Amino acid sequence: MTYSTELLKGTLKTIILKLLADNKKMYGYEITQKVKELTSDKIQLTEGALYPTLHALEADKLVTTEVEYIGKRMRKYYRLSQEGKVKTKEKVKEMSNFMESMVSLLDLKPKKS
Amino acid sequence: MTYSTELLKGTLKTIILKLLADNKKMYGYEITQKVKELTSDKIQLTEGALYPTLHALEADKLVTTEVEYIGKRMRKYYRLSQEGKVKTKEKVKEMSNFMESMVSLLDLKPKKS
DNA sequence: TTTGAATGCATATAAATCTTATGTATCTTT
DNA sequence: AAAGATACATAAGATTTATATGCATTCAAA
Repeated sequence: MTYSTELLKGTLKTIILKLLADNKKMYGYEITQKVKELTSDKIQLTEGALYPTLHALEADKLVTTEVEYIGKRMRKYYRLSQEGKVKTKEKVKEMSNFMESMVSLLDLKPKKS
Repeated sequence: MTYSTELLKGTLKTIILKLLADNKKMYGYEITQKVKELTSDKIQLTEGALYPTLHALEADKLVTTEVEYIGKRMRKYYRLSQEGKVKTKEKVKEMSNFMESMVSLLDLKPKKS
């Protein structure tokens, strides 16, 4: 991870939920690659963080799963539940608000300034 | 705290350092109030988080302290060291970059859009 | 005048979250 | 044949913050 990793704390669930909202269904490895791609390699999800988080989302009924096999290799797809869709909107909104607060605190201006 | 508190994780040091960069010297209670003010009450630092963090910054030589008495009541002022000033710039920059990544991930547009 | 709220410091225990390390197995490319 | 990529998973530890608690002073309101 490029950033001191602490910054990611608290944002992982939101990131995953949002990706699922945009992509209908995704599997774990795919999520790690998508995050790399969307952040130009700056955020690299580790499996030790990803899988427990996915399992937690499932336990909370925010996602459902379907297992598929590509040859003999397993793929476990995750998909937002109805409840998950609602939660995603809340979380993204919350993150957005939080970032506004951070802009105020850190006196960060949009690039144009 | 208005946000699910997890979002603050990893940002506290940066916030404190930045406030000290802007205000020369501040004491703990003052910092909590300033954060409330700048975020319209949305972020409320708890003492259990604040004081250990300040002590850690001091242990890392990023801040120096001076004790002052207002009547009989103690005030412990914190001030950035030279090293702290450098570190602050790094941290703020890092946070700024991280937020750009989050914008990409969460597809957050500036308000004007 | 006394009582509660605000000011001001501090620490300990617990909870939450992520990293690091490890493990298993398959597939593809060189 | 070996290395790297794909694909899952968990355990142990580190880090960070919350919650709870404690002490003391000052000020405002009842």
